[in-house]
Amino acid sequence: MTEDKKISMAVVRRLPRYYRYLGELLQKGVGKISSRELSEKMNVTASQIRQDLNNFGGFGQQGYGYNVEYLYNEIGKILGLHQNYKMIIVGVGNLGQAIANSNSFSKRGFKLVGLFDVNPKLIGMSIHGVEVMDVDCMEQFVKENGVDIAILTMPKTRVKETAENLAKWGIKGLWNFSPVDLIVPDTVQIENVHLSHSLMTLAYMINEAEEEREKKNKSE
Amino acid sequence: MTEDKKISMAVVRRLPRYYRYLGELLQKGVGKISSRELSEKMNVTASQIRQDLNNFGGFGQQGYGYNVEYLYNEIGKILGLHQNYKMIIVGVGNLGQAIANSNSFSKRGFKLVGLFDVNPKLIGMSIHGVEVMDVDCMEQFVKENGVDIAILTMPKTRVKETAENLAKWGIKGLWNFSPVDLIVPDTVQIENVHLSHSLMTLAYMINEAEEEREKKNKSE
DNA sequence: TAGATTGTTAATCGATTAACAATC
DNA sequence: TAGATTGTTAATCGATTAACAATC
Repeated sequence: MTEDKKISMAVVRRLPRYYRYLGELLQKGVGKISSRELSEKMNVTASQIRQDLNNFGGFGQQGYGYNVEYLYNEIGKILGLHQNYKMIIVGVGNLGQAIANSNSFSKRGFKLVGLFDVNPKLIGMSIHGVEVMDVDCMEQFVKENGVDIAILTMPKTRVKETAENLAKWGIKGLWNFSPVDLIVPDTVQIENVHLSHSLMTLAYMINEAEEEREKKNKSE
Repeated sequence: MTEDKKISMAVVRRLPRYYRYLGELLQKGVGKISSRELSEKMNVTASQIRQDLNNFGGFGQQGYGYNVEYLYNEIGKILGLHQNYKMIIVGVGNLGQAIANSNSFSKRGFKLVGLFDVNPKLIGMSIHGVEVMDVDCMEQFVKENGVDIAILTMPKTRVKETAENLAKWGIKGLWNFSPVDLIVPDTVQIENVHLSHSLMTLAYMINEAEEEREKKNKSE
């Protein structure tokens, strides 16, 4: 019956950043921190930090601040990093390989268990001890191994169909790198990484800044 | 004296998505579209589309809608895609190579002109006709070639220093893939791609959805 | 002209910031 | 106890949605 208010994604997307900063503090041996100190480091308001955290409960102590290690772990729990996730990569091109080779994810419970591609030249290869398999074997593999997350780094032409299949086979999350908006049942969560959007935004910012400078010069 | 109101990043970050959808319509040969039709395709409100576009001017016609090709081109201009950008990649590991090999950027005026690494094994190699050079040559290269954008795909230990140097050498934009928040003069624009944040957010959503389902089951 | 749809103003909603009482 | 800082409510700000007059 605990009627908890829905937490906004704006808040959720700030948590990993808090987590990163707290992790760094922890490594430096910092034991406690106040919302004000953290806000100065992170360039946000102390008020926002306190509001954000209090969505999930009171992690601090009045007059003292927050225990770094405790808060770090609690945010980790909120983000679901205390659990393990079995991941597969679908599409072992450059980007797929780049992600497969990045070991920073496995550190946090994201375990790569399979790689899939259509290219016979890649099938049978091994990256970081994980085998590249034929996509035709994917259904069986996903079902037998209880794969949680599929990383979609394949050509966009086949993404839609693949996503729909993976949803049917019980996948819980899709990390989509294709410039496509996927529609799946609400049993499947989607996180898009649209690199081209990101680059276009940078282009906008560059132009905007330049115009701003020109205008300023003119007015002088 | 045209006192133009500052456009929020929330709006700007929606533009690439409009641009993508309009590009697809254009390819399909669709000539015109109303804000309502587009809103249904994109799953946003028609009101938002009209508001967003009117930040930059009136691109439509009452009683008719928007000319797809015209609007596509106008958004392209707003995003700065009519210009060309010289880009370098700093750090030619897996991710750097993946981006270097992606030809989708060059199509839109983002031209890769140089690759840089510290690894002697990579230096001298060529990817897509672009040579991998020693980072020691980067200052000269950036200054002589008027490089606009640097893509930072290097280990995070050296990112801070590199970003500061690139800022000094006149770079206009940094596309940062390191889990680091960079501080640079306001002549340099930064766009961060924090893949680990993205994956953590997905983990949160998976857990959240699962809890939601459990709660629902219990209450039945 | 009648119908459609924009551009734009007004209303609503949500997110951020400020303030301060509670409390360590 | 006095000082510090949280947790939380209230005020502000900004973004989204609704409504409709303008106009093609």
